[in-house]
Amino acid sequence: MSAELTGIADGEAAGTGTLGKAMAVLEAVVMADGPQRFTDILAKSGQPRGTLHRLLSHLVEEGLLVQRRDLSYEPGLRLLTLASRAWSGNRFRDVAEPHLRKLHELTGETVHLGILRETEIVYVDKVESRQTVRMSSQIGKASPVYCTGIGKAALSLLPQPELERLVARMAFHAFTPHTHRSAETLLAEIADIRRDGHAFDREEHEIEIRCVAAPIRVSGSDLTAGISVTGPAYRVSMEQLTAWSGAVRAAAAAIGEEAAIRLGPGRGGP
Amino acid sequence: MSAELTGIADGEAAGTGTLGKAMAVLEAVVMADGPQRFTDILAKSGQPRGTLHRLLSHLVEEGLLVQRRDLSYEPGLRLLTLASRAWSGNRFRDVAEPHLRKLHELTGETVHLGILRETEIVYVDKVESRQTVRMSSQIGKASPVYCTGIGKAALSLLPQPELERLVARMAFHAFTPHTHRSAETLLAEIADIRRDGHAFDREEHEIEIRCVAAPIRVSGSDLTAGISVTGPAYRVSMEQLTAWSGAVRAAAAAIGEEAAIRLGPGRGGP
DNA sequence: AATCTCGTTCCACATATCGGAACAAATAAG
DNA sequence: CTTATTTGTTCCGATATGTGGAACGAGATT
Repeated sequence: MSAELTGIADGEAAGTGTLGKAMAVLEAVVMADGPQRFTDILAKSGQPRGTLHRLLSHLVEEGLLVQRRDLSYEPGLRLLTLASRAWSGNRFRDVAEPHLRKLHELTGETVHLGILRETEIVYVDKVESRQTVRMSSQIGKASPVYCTGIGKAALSLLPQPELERLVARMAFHAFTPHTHRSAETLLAEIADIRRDGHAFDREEHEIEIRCVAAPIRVSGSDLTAGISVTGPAYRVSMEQLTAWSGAVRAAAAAIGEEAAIRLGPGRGGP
Repeated sequence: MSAELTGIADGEAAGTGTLGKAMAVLEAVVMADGPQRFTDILAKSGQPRGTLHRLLSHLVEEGLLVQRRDLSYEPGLRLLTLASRAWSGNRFRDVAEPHLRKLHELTGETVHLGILRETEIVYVDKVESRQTVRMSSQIGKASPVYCTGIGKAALSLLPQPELERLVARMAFHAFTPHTHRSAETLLAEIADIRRDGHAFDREEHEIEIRCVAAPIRVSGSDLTAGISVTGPAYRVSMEQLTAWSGAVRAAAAAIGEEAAIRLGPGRGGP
């Protein structure tokens, strides 16, 4: 989780000028688990005191952060408002939704839609069995590519150079005993995925959780995405997942084609 | 330094330095109804060409915007990720949720939780009858205070000077024939709301939609919020709403007290 | 009272931003 | 086919803007 500090090799994680710094500070606060005091942020961000203070002031003035009575900082409501528009105006999710639903009816398990961003998969929609009213808890959540079905599926669509560029930037964290630990094993599996057209998550991100995923390519757009059917290991065997793989691939293909048509004029992927 | 700039007469968001400009541009794109081309944004933002171009580049580099093949700009996924954290880490919503649910069970109608931000109400949670899986469509949505039950209820908690400062900045847009058109009528109703402890929306925002709302004050925090029970006019009469008002006030009070206790150590309202 | 920690403010300095203007590439018009 | 227009990108000197070390003061701690 603190692999971001590694800017060394890459050299450009440092943030684009002023805006980059502001966003880094914002992220430090938002990604933290509770209200952050000035000193907390000071340590995480590494910015000098004066600079950080002004940065925070600006973020508060913009409504991106809120300062509480005890002077600590929290995420501001403006983030929600911006994201709300970003999400509801997203045509790609709109196109995919009926397909997700169909897949859920077929399998009875949770279905995810995710989009590739850099070295992560961002979940954009979810259809689940027990309809918790919650904002699907995971919408907007970003998970590493190398340990998720959708992630590996999406990677399989990338041209090899691009793939290798991304893989080089990954820090393989072992979430479970089955998580990929090296670029080699990951790249090997990607080759298989290219052949099969679908990917599995064999309890690589969370123990007892499996999934089968298929990549989505939208011709004419450069967005790379994927869908998956996820379930607990005790209920869904690998055989079961394999049996579903055809339906998942078909749904992914359908979404890709439909999106290619309807994404032109309207608002497209994220 | 910005105290005098942000304070009084100016209704324009002058934009706090560089970050302010960047956010203004971001908002212009995000709030638009589709992908925005350079020229579109140029017109809306009023920034000079060179400046705008650099601003957009930075926003894209930060993942806040995405540039499509046809060079037009769209909201980026990073917004979703940030908001996801901002929402799920929000303790206030967490505290309120069971009360919303109870209110829903009692009334059978949709229940909203909203927080006051400047001159708008931002919806933070929602419990509705037909559990659409969707990210409650309205979470994060911002509506004007003067035409929503929660908005008017929240206003009723403000000290008079603060209230007048806000009212002075409102542009009364007539969404329906029943929408407040002037500060006078609004302020008059606020006085009533202070007396009654609850507010109604008499089809002021959307025709055929009514609600009863109560304000939430959290002692020790400076957040002002409210909850409401909303329903279609054909199903919920004003008498019905009045009958529910006691329960709504009670729920609001309970949320306020509980939040005051549990908001200290954890992450509070955004 | 003395010390420490934390947040805020100040100000000389440097640099990132600014924005007009030139440029290139499409698209439309003549 | 040539000329005009629109659209996006790049350049660069001037300067506004952000930078960050240091001083300040309010609370908490001893």
